Amino acid sequence: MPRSEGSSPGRDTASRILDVAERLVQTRGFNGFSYADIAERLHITKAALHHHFPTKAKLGEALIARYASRFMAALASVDAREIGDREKLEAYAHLYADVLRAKRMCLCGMLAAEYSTLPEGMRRAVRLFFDENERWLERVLEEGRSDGTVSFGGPARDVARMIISSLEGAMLVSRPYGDVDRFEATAGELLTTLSATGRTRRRGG
Amino acid sequence: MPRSEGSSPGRDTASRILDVAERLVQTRGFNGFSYADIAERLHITKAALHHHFPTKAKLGEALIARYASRFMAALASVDAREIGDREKLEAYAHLYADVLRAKRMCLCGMLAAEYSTLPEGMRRAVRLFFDENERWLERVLEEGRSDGTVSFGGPARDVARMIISSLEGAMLVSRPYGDVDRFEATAGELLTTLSATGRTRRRGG
DNA sequence: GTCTATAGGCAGATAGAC
DNA sequence: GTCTATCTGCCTATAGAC
Repeated sequence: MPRSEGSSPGRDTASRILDVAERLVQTRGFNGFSYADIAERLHITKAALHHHFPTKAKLGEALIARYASRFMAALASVDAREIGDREKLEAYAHLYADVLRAKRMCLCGMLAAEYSTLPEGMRRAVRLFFDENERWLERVLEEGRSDGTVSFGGPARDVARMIISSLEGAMLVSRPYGDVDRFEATAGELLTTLSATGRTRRRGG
Repeated sequence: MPRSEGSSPGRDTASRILDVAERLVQTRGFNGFSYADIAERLHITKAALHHHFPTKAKLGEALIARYASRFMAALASVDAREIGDREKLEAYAHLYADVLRAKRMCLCGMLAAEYSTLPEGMRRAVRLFFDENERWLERVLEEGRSDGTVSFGGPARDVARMIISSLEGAMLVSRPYGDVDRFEATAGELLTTLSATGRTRRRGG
């Protein structure tokens, strides 16, 4: 899961700013927090923030870049495990569940909602995040179809997009209920439909 | 589809305010617009707005109440048509597609993203919207399972939640790409998995 | 029901001392 | 790299005339 967190005193200021800003965007949205909010939590002044990130737009771009690179690193580490493609899809869903458990929305899902208010640099970065996710899923789906562990009809690209959409949507709708089980059930339904070695249903809630 | 739109001169001021505010929330978010934005578009002053909706929170509550009642009316009119349950699910997805075609996000999907910044009255109304959608879908799914036109495993409630999540997520992710086809493909994948009279795949994109 | 005027506060951002 | 001080502009909201 892409995180390190915590304003831990051993990290440099820029990183701690990104940690706090990331949490704020994921919980309140990019238009839902201010430099004053970050400054207060870190006990520094707004002017100091502007030294590290001259504009809010630059801060936003740095936020997405770090988030995306951590997320892709997490996907690479899923690939490194010697597991089947069906299990890789489950691991993918788990990444989302971990974010939700931290009471956060996916950073780029949140920014997708606010998309029309974002500066162009942030917009590009958001699209790139989804494109990279799509490519990873498409590859896993194709591989899974080849070796018979995953079953689906239609283009792998469309299924990849459906997986991203469903997981993003499940996070979105679960948050008002503060209910991770709601997300898990939805993710479970989704994965069940992709399971070739049928009916591996598991429900905890 | 729940809309009437357009600041048409024949409607009263409160309705025209709601029309404009609704579009702003659905495109920019509740934290992404101001009374000044509405006033400018309607050529009235901010003070006049406060006469109709004393606070932004009250405006927000009125917005959700109207949106939800229109949406439920649209669902009632789907029920009124003499069509099968599979077709009702398709009609449900079409409601979302219509919103997206107007280059908007679902009002309550947008507010779900901003949920933690909303006053309590708006929060309640957002949850109520999703609860009502869930109930309608659950009923259609149960009926469809009874008469064999819809097939799914697991509780109807979980499937209902997956449908809502997937459609909300598909809207969310499609908007950065300005691409309704992306939504249609995802919705198509979703409905295919629920189709009992198998393989009725249709793709235009 | 709409207006002018304005309050009081917070937004993002900058200048310049240390 | 952090501070104090400040700018300009926008925010939600109100008072009171017409």
